[in-house]
Amino acid sequence: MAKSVWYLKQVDWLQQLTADEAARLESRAMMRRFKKGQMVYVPHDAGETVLLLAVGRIKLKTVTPDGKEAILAFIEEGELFGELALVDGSPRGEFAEAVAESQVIAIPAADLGEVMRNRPDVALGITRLVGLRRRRIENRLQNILFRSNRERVAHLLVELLDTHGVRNGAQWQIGLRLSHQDLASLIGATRESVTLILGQLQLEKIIRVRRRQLTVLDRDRLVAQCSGAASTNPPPPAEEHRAPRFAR
Amino acid sequence: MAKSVWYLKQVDWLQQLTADEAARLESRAMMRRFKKGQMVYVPHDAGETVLLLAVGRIKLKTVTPDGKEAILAFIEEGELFGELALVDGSPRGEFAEAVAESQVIAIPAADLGEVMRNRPDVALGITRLVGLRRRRIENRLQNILFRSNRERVAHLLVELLDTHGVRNGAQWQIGLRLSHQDLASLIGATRESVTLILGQLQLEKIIRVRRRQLTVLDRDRLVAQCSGAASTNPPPPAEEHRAPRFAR
DNA sequence: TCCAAACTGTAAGGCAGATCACAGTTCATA
DNA sequence: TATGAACTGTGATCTGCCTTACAGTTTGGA
Repeated sequence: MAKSVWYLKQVDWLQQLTADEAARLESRAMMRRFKKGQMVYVPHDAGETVLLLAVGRIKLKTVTPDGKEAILAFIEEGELFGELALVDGSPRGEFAEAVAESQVIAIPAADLGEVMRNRPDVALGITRLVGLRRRRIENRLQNILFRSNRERVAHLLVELLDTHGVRNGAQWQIGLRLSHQDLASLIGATRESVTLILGQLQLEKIIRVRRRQLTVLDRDRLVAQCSGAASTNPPPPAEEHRAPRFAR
Repeated sequence: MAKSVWYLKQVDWLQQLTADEAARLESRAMMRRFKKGQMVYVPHDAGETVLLLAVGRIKLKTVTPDGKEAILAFIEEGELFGELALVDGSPRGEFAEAVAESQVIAIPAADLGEVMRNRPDVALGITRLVGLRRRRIENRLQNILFRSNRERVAHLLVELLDTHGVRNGAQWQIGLRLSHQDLASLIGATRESVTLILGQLQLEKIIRVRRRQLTVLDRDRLVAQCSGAASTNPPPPAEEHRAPRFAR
């Protein structure tokens, strides 16, 4: 299985493993293919492995009782997912669905934990990964609470531009082919509302919509639509309550 | 400053440090008191320290342009916060406000990173902390998207019962004195809506509301109000798409 | 290359929840 | 222990967005 060793090497913080360590991990890892629409795992599955996406694309989602799906994240090639198995042995909390033909490597959490114990730099890499993902999701949470659908859409587009932006001639476009329904599932709105808002933004020459291809024409004005998204706020003055610096 | 060494020892994963290591960390750490209402940090502050709450209570929040606050979390004594400074050097993304007279210890991220590099078990402890907090927040996100205010309130109460539940004679009560406004800020609703819903739940004998003191009378029926919150869903059958197990 | 399935666009109508406006109650602290 | 500030309770009105319904368009697999 020299092939999956190769995949493991794709991931930067795993590159530093010695051939020995890599081979050891490799010998415990398992690989599987998934067709579009298949589930890699579902809620309540035992969470005993960490997954690495070698090829394809994965959607992490949950489903409400009335059948609406809420998208938590998209996983791209080379990314880890299901990594909370490292934290405790608790079961999966969401669905992981292949949205394209995919190949996934499953690494037993126990073995990866072993490596982490021996290689603090690897542990640090994982912490960083978990932390960055947490920051993203915190950011999403605050941009959903108390914001109108229009603000949510605008903010989502900015976020997608940051994470999946692709230069296309003069403009930037979003390198993810998302349906209006997908966008809606990311922000907790209906498909119709998203269609409407995208139409408006296009009329206002802020974006261009070509079927499942979104191009941002005027990033600045798009950001302005977010009306003070927390992440882009200017530093607040609020002197009154500012705390003095820490001191020994 | 033997006092703050003592505080450091409060935190389980720091207990394992040798006296030497603890003293080293201690020599770099700084302590400060905050009065109720003071900010420990605000967005765009440099994130170069990890904070440990020794005494008091801290509220992590953001503020929307029209002045509404969204509460991300409450931090209790002995808990870390602002720990994303470990991940990268990026600035704070939210407000940390003391909601009671508090004492906070600031540990330079660089020094704690040093310890993590030498002590994989400590690194693992931090990863676990970040991961657990991420799971909580993911859980909150999915229980806000597509759910009615009533469902949001019910789910929030269950969550608070889990994290801050206190036995009180026969019933369980929530060991946090929260105003209706606080609850609203946690779920993205208005204060009036929360008042209304709490009143209904009380009429239905599911909870008891005594000013800022909430008691859950019937946890099962409360959970039922969440109408299939993702975290409590029965395992879905969905055989069609179930993936076969991984294989070598 | 053809057809069904998936996706986009639009519009009328209804409703959950926001907004606004007070009045009464409890709490902190001077 | 008095008094203002913070909190709770309750209505009337307004509105953003969901719901429902359907027609047109694109796409991708047989």
